[in-house]
Amino acid sequence: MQNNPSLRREIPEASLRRLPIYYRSLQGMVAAGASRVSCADLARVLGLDPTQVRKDVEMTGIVGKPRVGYALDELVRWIENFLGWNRPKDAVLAGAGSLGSALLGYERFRRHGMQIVAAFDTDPEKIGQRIHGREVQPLMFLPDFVRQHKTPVGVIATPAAAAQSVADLMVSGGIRAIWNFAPAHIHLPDGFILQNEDLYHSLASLSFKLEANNALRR
Amino acid sequence: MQNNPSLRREIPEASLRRLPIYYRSLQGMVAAGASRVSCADLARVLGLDPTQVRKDVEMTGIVGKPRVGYALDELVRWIENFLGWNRPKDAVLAGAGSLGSALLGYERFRRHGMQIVAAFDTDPEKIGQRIHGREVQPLMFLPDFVRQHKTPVGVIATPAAAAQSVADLMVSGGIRAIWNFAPAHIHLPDGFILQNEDLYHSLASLSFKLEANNALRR
DNA sequence: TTGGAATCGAGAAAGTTTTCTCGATATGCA
DNA sequence: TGCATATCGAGAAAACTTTCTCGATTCCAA
Ligand SMILES: NC(=O)c1ccc[n+]([C@@H]2O[C@H](COP(=O)([O-])OP(=O)(O)OC[C@H]3O[C@@H](n4cnc5c(N)ncnc54)[C@H](O)[C@@H]3O)[C@@H](O)[C@H]2O)c1
Ligand SMILES: NC(=O)c1ccc[n+]([C@@H]2O[C@H](COP(=O)([O-])OP(=O)(O)OC[C@H]3O[C@@H](n4cnc5c(N)ncnc54)[C@H](O)[C@@H]3O)[C@@H](O)[C@H]2O)c1
Repeated sequence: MQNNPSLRREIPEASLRRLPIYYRSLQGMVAAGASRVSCADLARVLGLDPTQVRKDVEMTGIVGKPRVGYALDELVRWIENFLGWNRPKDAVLAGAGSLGSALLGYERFRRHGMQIVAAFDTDPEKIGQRIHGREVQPLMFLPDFVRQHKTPVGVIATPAAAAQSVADLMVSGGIRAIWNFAPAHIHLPDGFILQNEDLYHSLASLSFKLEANNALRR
Repeated sequence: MQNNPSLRREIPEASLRRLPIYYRSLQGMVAAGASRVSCADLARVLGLDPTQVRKDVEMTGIVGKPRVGYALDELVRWIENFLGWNRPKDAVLAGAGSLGSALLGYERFRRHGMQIVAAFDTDPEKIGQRIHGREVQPLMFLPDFVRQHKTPVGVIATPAAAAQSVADLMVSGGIRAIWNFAPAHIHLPDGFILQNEDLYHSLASLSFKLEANNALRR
């Protein structure tokens, strides 16, 4: 089994977003003691279309056996490797507020490709505090830290108004990808990776569907 | 101007998810003192395709004027109304841990269609504590609370292992929509609305792109 | 008043994703 | 051993989304 990262080609964003769901289900199956799994099994458990699951799994390049499916542990490791989740990247956090603290305390990120190694803030009250084992540092130290440690990822959990300037600071230090939790539109130079975590998307979807649902009930 | 919710038909999920982005930009323009806006303006600011913006805006049913665009304040209110963001729905929270506390403290939800009115937990240490002005109640009180207040939304911020049972409890009380932050696959009966907030999607996307990017640089 | 430019609105085209269909293959059972 | 069946893999079809194109409308400036 070799899963060569450089062979990875185009994969639909939609497939990429479903892989973690499969991964989680598969881990549950491992815990339950199973040793093999087919795409049909996965589809059944998750209520998805079996063909879609197969197409997604095929994307990762793993080959299965007809009539059998895949070796469960191999598939799990294959997906980990495909996503890079077995090679955690360092990240710095900007904004050690309530959301930032929750993120700092969330150990599981490490098993999913990322570990927050340092936290930065502008608030003198925050600076010097230890949050989940990491001391909050002044924001102005961020670029040097990133440069010295070659940190690839920056997490933004500051107020929206500060998001763009914090992003610029991260870029100046050599960050390559930004995970943004602030409800702000951030512009990055070409070639940088931006992942917005926008709760308002969900809120819009929830609210809209709830009202549509209301309308039906009348 | 009438924006009749019952007239709302099919709207692509993708469009629905972009509306909050437009909404946020539009608010920025209001703050900057503008009074009219065209789809082309929005597209320019956000780096999107103008036709896509127009299609999305059209979805909401608002009609604009050629050569002029839309009255900015009207468009903002139109989107609010379309999404139901001007009619906040009550929500209960299960799991008052670090993420749950952050959510409880996040006042802005109210301006986006949702307010968390009560929090529930199973931990005796947590129960009775006040978090951001709301007293944490025993989880077993949740169904009665939901029934009495006709609360439409439940937010799950418990560990993944508890997510399904908490969801069942919410459904038993009459919840109609669930916003799930736990990394768990939840099954709800037909007709119920489920919105998963899955950070692992982002993590997968970030991690994968970062590695692809690495490969390029070599 | 008239011509030019910007924009909306709508239909067509292109591209993408999902679903369908079918042949090949491995397994288990008679 | 041979047959029925579950599954993979791959290509085709269908559905959906995004992008293109163009006519109609309105505004602005000459
Ligand atoms: N709390 C939530 O549940 C939640 C949910 C969704 C989105 N968000 C978003 O996440 C962000 C943080 O939310 P929060 O609730 O943690 O807010 P918060 O006020 O608790 O924390 C913000 C932190 O950022 C720090 N900060 C301010 N300016 C900064 C700068 N220029 N550089 C570095 N740090 C700076 C502040 O000192 C503070 O510690 C906000 O943009 C918010 O909209 C929060
Ligand atoms: N902290 C983060 O940044 C983060 C990020 C993404 C996802 N999550 C997910 O959100 C959930 C909560 O995370 P957290 O960091 O706040 O964890 P946490 O341990 O701080 O909080 C969990 C809370 O849920 C309570 N709880 C346990 N079982 C319960 C039950 N059956 N009913 C009601 N409450 C119950 C616990 O007492 C605790 O207060 C987890 O599923 C986690 O995976 C957290």
